[in-house]
Amino acid sequence: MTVSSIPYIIIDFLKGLTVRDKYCGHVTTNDIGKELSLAGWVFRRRDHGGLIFVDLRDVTGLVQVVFSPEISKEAHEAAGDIKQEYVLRVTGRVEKRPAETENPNIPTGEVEVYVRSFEVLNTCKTLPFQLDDEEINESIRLKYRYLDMRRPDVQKVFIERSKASKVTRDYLVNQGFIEFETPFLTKSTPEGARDFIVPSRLNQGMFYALPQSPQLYKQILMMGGFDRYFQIARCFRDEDLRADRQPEFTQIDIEMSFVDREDVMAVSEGLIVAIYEALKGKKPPEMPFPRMSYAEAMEKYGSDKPDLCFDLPLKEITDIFTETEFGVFKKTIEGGGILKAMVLKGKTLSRKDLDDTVDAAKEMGAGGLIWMRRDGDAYQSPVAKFLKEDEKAGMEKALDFASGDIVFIMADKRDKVDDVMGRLRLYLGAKFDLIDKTADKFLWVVDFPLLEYSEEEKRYVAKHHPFTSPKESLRTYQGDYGSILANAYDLVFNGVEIGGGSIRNHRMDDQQELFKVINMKEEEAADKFGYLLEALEMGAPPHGGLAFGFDRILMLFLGLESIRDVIPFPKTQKGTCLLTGAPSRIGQRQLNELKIRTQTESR
RNA sequence: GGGGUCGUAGUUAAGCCUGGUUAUAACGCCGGCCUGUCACGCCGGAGGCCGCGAGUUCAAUUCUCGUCGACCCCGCCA
Repeated sequence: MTVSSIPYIIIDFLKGLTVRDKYCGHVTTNDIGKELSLAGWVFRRRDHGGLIFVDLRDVTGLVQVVFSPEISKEAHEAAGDIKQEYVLRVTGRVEKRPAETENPNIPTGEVEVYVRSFEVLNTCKTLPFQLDDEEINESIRLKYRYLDMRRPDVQKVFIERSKASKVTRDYLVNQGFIEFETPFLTKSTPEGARDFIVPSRLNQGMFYALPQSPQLYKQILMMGGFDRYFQIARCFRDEDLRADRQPEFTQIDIEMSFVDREDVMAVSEGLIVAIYEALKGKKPPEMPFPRMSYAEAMEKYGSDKPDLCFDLPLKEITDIFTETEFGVFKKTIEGGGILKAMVLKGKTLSRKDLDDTVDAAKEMGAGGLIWMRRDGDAYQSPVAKFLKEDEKAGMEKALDFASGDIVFIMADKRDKVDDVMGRLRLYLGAKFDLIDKTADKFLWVVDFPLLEYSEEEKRYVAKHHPFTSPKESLRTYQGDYGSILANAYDLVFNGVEIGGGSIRNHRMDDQQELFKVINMKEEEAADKFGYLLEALEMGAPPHGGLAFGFDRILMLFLGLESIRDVIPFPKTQKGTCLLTGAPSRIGQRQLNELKIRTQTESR
């Protein structure tokens, strides 16, 4: 652990305070000769018998304090009992360290404090883990999060988080945004993620829902005339967790009136650049952020959030094989399916690598995956014998398929091919080290479809959310609802979606039409969103916005691998808090008050 | 809901595949020594229901099944 790694300078806030005069990390050569009181935790103690050294640590860093019998016999004697993480207040004179005993590795390494007197403000039991051990199991770190947080590297993350919040507020307030707090106790909505539910005591049998996002409130604020809204908003979704997903998380939520897509994207991009600069100390490499249509992203990368840190595009080669004699290709094409290929250039793959890749594709849902290796004019492949000369020539031209390259081909329905090949692309990128880990690739993905057909529910559902406006009016639209585009946009960073938004429907008839198309009955729409529809009829301005995943942005910009690393008190994958033990059973009295009976009680 | 990895002193790991001795090491902890260390050093010591429960076996940390917990992924996450 590098104690000196906190770059965040806290100015001297301690003037006039009585317990201590300075932060530990702020003692400098300017203090030499001064008598100071310091307070902090005992990071390490080095007892030489005649002389005891203690590294005293606070949020700013550490300073060496010396207990010497020549300064105070009492203090030196009492210091024999000091242990790790005791909380001390020491008073003594700052001196320059004797020659040859400076420590150039810490900022305070030129000075030390000779303790005249000290008091133990608190003791500390034997620690469950050593604070300077970097390999500690995460569950123990989370159970003792307060100890984990004493580690400078962990403190640094939350200091950076605070900095990012401030940058966000400063930037948006300077752009005329007004900060709001919207309710946590809200109304359950049918679309989208599963809600966290809160029982209402005053209205028995009724439930609040915690907000999945402040979506409707922020739209209502636009209808309230506030013009530009933002909130650093906690959101709740009762879905399964992942490395980058927590049940409660924070969004930077933005909404603006009288804007089009370009206006929202411009403000948002400015905000992201500001946060990036604050955390990374430099501007993003590419500005303005490049853009790609959803259609192109799916076509070339099989993903709506393509990772551009490596190339490896997908190419459709259905045309080359229209006359093929290879059964699988032939059958696929006849059945309306397609072929897509990825060429891995200049990599030597073992037979095992190839087999592993095929297995990986199958696990991702492919029926199979064909590989071909070109050695000069010879083709090595399980399907080599079916290949015609013009097909080889066609691939070589279309794919730039050169000697030594390997091509992977998948044949299936378009959606399936895009999905599997898109994921296989990421697999190959990771497995064969194609990803430029130093690259920071922002990308706006635009022109999403408004709707997608849900096989499960046998109806169209909103791809973004059901308040998103289409690029052309649904009321006059004729034809396939699956192909109508939305005024929606996502911001992608290194293959991860960090934010998304849309221009909303601001007229009641448009919104009602959308509800109709997604098969929401009028009564249901009125029941769930009646207040919105009514508000839309009372002079709602055109408006739109977006939301960024604040935790996710921090995780990515700080180069961390888990969203839990940027959340002070995160939940485990099963949604529990190891520190507090939440969730827990509640007492019968509480249940009675709520008129709730649980099914698993008796056991 | 499904697939996978892991679980051994306080901590981090080894041992387990190939069952059998006192379960090993480092850090931490306890006691002693040490006036220039900063991952201080030296000497000595304590510390284990091998996650839990069944099964197989003469014998299980080791093999099998179940279960609990942590993590990763699929589904899910408008």
